[in-house]
Amino acid sequence: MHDYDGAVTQVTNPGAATVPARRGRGEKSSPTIYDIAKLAGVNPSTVSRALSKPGRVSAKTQKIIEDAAEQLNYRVNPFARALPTGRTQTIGLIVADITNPTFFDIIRGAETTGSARDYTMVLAESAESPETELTAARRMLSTVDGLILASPRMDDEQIRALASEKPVAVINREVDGVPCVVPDVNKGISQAVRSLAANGHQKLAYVAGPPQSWMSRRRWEGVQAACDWYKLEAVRLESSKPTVDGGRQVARDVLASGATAVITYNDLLAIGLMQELQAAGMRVPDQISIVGFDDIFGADFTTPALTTVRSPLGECGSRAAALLLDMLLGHEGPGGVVRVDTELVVRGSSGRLLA
Amino acid sequence: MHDYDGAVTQVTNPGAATVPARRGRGEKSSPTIYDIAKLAGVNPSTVSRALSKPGRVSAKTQKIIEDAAEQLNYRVNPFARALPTGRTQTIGLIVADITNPTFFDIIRGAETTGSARDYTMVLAESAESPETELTAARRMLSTVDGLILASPRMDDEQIRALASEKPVAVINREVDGVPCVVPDVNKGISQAVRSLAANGHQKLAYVAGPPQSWMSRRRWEGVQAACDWYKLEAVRLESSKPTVDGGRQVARDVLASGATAVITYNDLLAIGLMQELQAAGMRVPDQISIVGFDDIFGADFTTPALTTVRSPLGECGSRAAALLLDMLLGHEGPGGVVRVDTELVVRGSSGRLLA
DNA sequence: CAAAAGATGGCAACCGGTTGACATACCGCC
DNA sequence: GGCGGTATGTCAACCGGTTGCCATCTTTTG
Repeated sequence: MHDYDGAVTQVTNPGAATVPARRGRGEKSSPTIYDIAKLAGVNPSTVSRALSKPGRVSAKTQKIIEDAAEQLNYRVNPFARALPTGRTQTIGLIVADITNPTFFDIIRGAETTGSARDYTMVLAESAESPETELTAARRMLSTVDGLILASPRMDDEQIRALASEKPVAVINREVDGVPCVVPDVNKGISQAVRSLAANGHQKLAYVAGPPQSWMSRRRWEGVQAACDWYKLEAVRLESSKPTVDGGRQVARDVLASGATAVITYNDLLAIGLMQELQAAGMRVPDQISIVGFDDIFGADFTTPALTTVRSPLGECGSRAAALLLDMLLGHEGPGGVVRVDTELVVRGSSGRLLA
Repeated sequence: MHDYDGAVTQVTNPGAATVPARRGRGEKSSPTIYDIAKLAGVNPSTVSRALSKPGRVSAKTQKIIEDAAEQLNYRVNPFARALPTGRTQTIGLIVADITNPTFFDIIRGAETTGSARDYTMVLAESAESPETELTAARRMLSTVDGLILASPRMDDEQIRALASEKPVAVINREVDGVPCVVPDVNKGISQAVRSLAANGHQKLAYVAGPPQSWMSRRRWEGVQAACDWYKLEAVRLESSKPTVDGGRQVARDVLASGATAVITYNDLLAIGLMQELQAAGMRVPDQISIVGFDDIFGADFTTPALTTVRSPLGECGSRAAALLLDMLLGHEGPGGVVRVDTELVVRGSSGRLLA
């Protein structure tokens, strides 16, 4: 990790510099290892080794070359390096929907740990479509060292196919044979259902997410299991789309279901649902409790603030990136599943049922 | 930043993942123009021309080559192309803060128009620091065809220096000689101040953003001008940081100022401020009106929903990308300023003053 | 002190496209 | 038929690193 420009106070006019301006267009092109080699009086290949294969050259030569590199303000040309090696110092991240705040934290987590290790992140969006996703993934695959798929919509086979070409890490879904980072929903769901049961609720509705969503199914299973245990009746409702708007639309189904507590696939649905129910005169949480999922940005903006099962999304992004980078460095991960804990964040939207 | 405390359970290891086959020597590597050349019975350079210089080869040969390429499922190696040409089909985007939802629409706008024209986007964050920003910009510069700076914190000179090396577009700030996309705040501010004046307010506070923020200054100027016109008294307050938390912290200053209406540098500040004021027993908007800026995701989650001056951020991102791509195609943009309209979105947080 | 082992640097062949220079092939035209 | 001109394809030299192989030089060891 070279940091050549400390506090740069670029002032003087360009051209005063002693840098020999060669190169066709008269532009000052950046120095190459050949320039360094000339300056240091060694062979270019030695420069290459000094700069990328620690220990391969003697300490003395190493020093000379590093000084020369410093002096010329050298930085490797990523393309020239990528060409023979395939290494690009770049990881790709594909998310289902850039505007969905669920992914904000994931993106940031991945970007942060990526750039901490000097990897650049490239971002693409699948717009919730398996086909777009696959296309984006394929297009990326040739230009990145590894790929992170957040909540992928492709099927397992396609993911494994990708993973057989380049290292892949998956977030929010389990795929056999591919390293995954998955929030373990059971803990958070248990807490949520227990809390609801303790507050007098007896019938609970789960508002599901997109049918292709592995995580939505998983959450439903968790809800069922917990309801079983705590002796609540659970019903499942479908949403048209996992957004605020979808939440509003599902409000009448919720009312019709007779449930007094609702757990939604994500916070957006919960927020939309709450808005619509309140607009219809329902009091939250006195008449109905609402629990979301993920604890996204804005979940505490609502009145009452949203009770939600928090998934540490930033950590998911971050760990997925770390997993990937470890694989790239050869620390072959076992391809297992990393589970991160979820927990209930109790705010105002859930509570005692005042029947 | 993120710390992974022990709340992590590493579990299952489903079927030992088979290590991806290293791209060995005889392995199925992707086809090259040489493969196409052999198949089509022509010289590699002819293939190169057929694929990138339309019209340079005869229609007949063109067809043969395209068919061969199709048959082999050929795709260019971006690095091999980038090496001699410098063209990378990639644009960089640097934002001040990835977690700030303001930027999400920008990111999305840029990504969408970028990928529509077959450009990949790479993303970096400056963490609101001019130095980090410059470093990131420099690092990116060598690997992208052009750069978009969203709300840059560097000074004008540095930006112009970057712009002299590669095409640069700026969002949310005007820099002489560099193409910029800037929401024209005056319209929205006028509407806001007029509306506040009409509702009986006489003293207005502006909560400023980061000192380096060009846009914050601009908004303050706009507020001053509008207050002048509508005969309101305007005071300026400083915030510690442009976040929800910063908004909470500035609440006491707001109260102390005696203003009955507040316009904040951005929505996050407005939301935090409103939360804190409400917690202190103030009624919004009966006792104090609050107007934010940007209309970010979640601005309508609050109770009352936030009145805000909407900047079309997605459009900003999109237009900046378009500007950049046009420059890359040689349509030399005049380096002027593109202004997009802002408008007041009236929701519940502003209204008549019930003194 | 000689031989074997190890460390170090140089040479040159790539990686996969791009492109200027040049040789033909092809065309129309006098 | 010969000539100039253009269309088309080929050759070869890059772009800037990486790396296998080999020649030396140094060190260790018997």
